[in-house]
Amino acid sequence: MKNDKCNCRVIHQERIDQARKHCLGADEINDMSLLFKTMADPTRMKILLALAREEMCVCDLAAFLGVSESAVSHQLRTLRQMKIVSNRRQGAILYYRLSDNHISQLVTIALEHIRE
Amino acid sequence: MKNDKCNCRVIHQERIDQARKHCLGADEINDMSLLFKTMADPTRMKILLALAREEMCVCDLAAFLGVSESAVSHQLRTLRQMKIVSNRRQGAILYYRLSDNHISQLVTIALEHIRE
DNA sequence: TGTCCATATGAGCAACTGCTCATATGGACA
DNA sequence: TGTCCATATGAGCAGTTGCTCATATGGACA
Repeated sequence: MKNDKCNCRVIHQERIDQARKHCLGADEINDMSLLFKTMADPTRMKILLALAREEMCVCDLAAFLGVSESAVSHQLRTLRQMKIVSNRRQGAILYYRLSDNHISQLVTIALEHIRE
Repeated sequence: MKNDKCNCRVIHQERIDQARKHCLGADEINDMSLLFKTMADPTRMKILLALAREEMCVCDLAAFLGVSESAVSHQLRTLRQMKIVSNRRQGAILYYRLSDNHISQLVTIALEHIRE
């Protein structure tokens, strides 16, 4: 039992076929990786934890995190692009919040995992 | 209302205080970021999707992914370190599986998020 | 005990990421 | 309409990551 991609002789070909048959498409896999990557930074994680409680503006977040407003703005753009946060304007100020509760769920489960 | 860390004058100090009060410790934030980072790679995501169905050995995974066994082994070590996968030995072969169902839950929710 | 083979590990390179600094944008209100 | 200020964006640098190639390890079975 030999596969062109694998130089190893002992293979469970039926498992490989099953995995191939049920695997998602490359686009969905890349999108999921990108979602996790976007959540995979301590600064962005702190932003998500803060926004999980209450909406905040860029400058609140900068003060909370102790980083520059520019850095926060860059991170918020990244989070916006992945539809992890959204914002609303009130006067001159933009208030950011989590887009939907999938994000809170992901954070909750991740927390359970690392605590066990 | 002015904060030493923020050069901006319009701040909701009470929101910053609330966020500070309820935020997790740096260790837990780093651990969660690390967990997400570990899941934030297409190759590792494919490994997780494959193992969600059935346990597989290194060489099955290499054949499935179309990458070298060395690359798979490196990725599996990373996944093992974050307790995302575990293995059992049977004869000469190591079978890998997902450590617990938190991982499947994370994948499921991420998939819902990107599909909506 | 010695050999084999599945798997693990180390070094090193190309590609990516997060920050800073400098500058641009664009609502809001005079 | 013109100015101000909150926010956004671009370029560029230091640190990190995923792969490959070469080599090490360590169960299992003769």
